[in-house]
Amino acid sequence: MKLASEILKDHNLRVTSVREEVLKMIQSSDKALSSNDLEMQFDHVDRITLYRTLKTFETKGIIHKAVDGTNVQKYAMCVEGCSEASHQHQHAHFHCDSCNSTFCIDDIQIPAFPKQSSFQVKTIEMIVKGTCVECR
Amino acid sequence: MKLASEILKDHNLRVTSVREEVLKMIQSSDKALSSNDLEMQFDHVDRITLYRTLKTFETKGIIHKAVDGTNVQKYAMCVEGCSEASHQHQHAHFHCDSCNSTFCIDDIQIPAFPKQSSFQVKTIEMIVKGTCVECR
DNA sequence: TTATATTTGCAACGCTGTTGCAGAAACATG
DNA sequence: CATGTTTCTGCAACAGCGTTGCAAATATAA
Repeated sequence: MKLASEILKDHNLRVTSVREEVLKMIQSSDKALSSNDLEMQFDHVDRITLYRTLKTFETKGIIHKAVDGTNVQKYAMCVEGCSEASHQHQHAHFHCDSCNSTFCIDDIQIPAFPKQSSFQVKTIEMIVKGTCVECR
Repeated sequence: MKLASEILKDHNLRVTSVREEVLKMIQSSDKALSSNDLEMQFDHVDRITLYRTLKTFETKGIIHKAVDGTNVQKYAMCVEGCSEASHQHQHAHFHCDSCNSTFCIDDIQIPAFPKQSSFQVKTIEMIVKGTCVECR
């Protein structure tokens, strides 16, 4: 796994303690994390800084939003190949109704959208809901 | 289309003007509507009443949440067969990035989830994002 | 018409997320 | 290593969505 500080430098971001910590937390988590999830792991940090940090990382293609149908933004690491220009994701997200965790899942094929539709399609999100391993 | 007042009676809900109006608005809309969308169509109504009305309708199986990846709840009519006990939906939702509208779409097959997964699956949501007919 | 149960509107609140601004920190340069 | 410039952080204030408690108003059953 690439060093957090290296990732920051690669994207022309200044290496600060908040950014390094946030990035490490997201790297080492198997779940997508919200601003609040991160805040709870810090001793002291301004939540506004976290919102801005997450937005910056997302813009740079370091992390991506894990859409899970709740009204809270959660983020997970991007695969390599994502950039400021475009995100390369075609995976679904699993949301556990019980513990409210959200996971990226790769073993689901996201279907193609019928071409004849009247809609111009850019991306497709899939949210699988149910119970995770820990909660069964 | 069934009369709004009939639908309310069928679900043991009192027929009030707010409920009738809300239900008519949702029935006649091709888009999923938020509390705010509804409020703007009223002369005077308390937004809290709208939130409660929507929640009641959802619980009763009259309307369903149209998950669209934004942090705002939107609702559309349920198909017949939905009830307090269970909602019968297997359709995707289209969200237009340009006008922020959300539509129910029926011509997409939602894939089955692989059984061997460690997750216990209850429902699957699909969100298609892009540009709608009006916005192209 | 009246009594009861339900619904509505108001007030207050909590949570998520944003913007503006001043001080602090990172880092490039000499 | 000192300095100046750029960027980041933290504070304050705010906006929007949604919820809860309570009293007044309304729908319905009797």
